[in-house]
Amino acid sequence: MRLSARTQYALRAAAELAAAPPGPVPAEKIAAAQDIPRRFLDNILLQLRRAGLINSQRGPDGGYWLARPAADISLADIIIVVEGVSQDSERFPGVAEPLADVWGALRDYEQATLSEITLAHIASGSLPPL
Amino acid sequence: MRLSARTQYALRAAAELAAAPPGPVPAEKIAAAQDIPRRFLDNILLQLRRAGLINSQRGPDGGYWLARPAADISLADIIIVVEGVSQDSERFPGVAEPLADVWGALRDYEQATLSEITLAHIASGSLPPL
DNA sequence: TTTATCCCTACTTAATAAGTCGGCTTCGTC
DNA sequence: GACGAAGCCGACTTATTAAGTAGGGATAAA
Repeated sequence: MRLSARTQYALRAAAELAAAPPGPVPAEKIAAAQDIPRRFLDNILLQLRRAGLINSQRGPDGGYWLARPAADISLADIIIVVEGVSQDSERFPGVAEPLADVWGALRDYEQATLSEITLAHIASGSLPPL
Repeated sequence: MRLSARTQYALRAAAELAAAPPGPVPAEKIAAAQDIPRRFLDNILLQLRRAGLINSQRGPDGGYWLARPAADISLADIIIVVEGVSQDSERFPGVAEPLADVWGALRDYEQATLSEITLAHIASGSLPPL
């Protein structure tokens, strides 16, 4: 479950938006609250917007907000956007072949868990039973 | 669950030893069976030996073999040796704090699964229910 | 004494991640 | 319509890690 700093930042920024009162939140505020390098955050928010997860508004009193209710955005939704989809298909010759099943099972569990947890869970601090 | 090529190689090499008949297996044979760069494999086997997971014998008819029964060596045992122990402790300011619990839960599940599966499971091709 | 094998440190190269830069665009206010 | 507060955007640089290579040295059996 190794996540890049970029992905962690994306999740934390999204959590910040989920917890904010309705209305645009400026990137500057997110950066300060989550201690994320400002320019890097711009970059990440842009990616989330292009993916349709958040909306934005320019100009004074502009900022970002979630494009859907927090309960409708899962952690997996965000991770998939930032990490990109992985086309691995490692080779497992001969006797090592069952390893593929192990990785598959772990991946499935992880996927299921991350699809179940939403930004609403994070923002409210009450996670479903894991 | 991102594993480095090095770790994958280590697991595959160990699986090869687990499946081999008793007696030393030369690195060359492992490299061929699992399509692992020869010199790189040397390096990895050395690490496994220093960790006490495998034994070795030099000279003609030398090679490597498991230091313990295959049923007593879990995937986690190998992974911990090769990946090293991670001292991360990421920061999760404010509202993002529950994310730490999610990663913790996922890590625990993964750890439990990988500790349960042994080289004997891999070599025999019969995994415990996942 | 030759040959097959492991032992060991250090090095190089390739890939990816992390973060920075410069400047442009939009929009509300005065 | 000028100004300032914001977001938009591609390209660039730097740091870190992963992956693999090199060049020998040490052992042991025949």
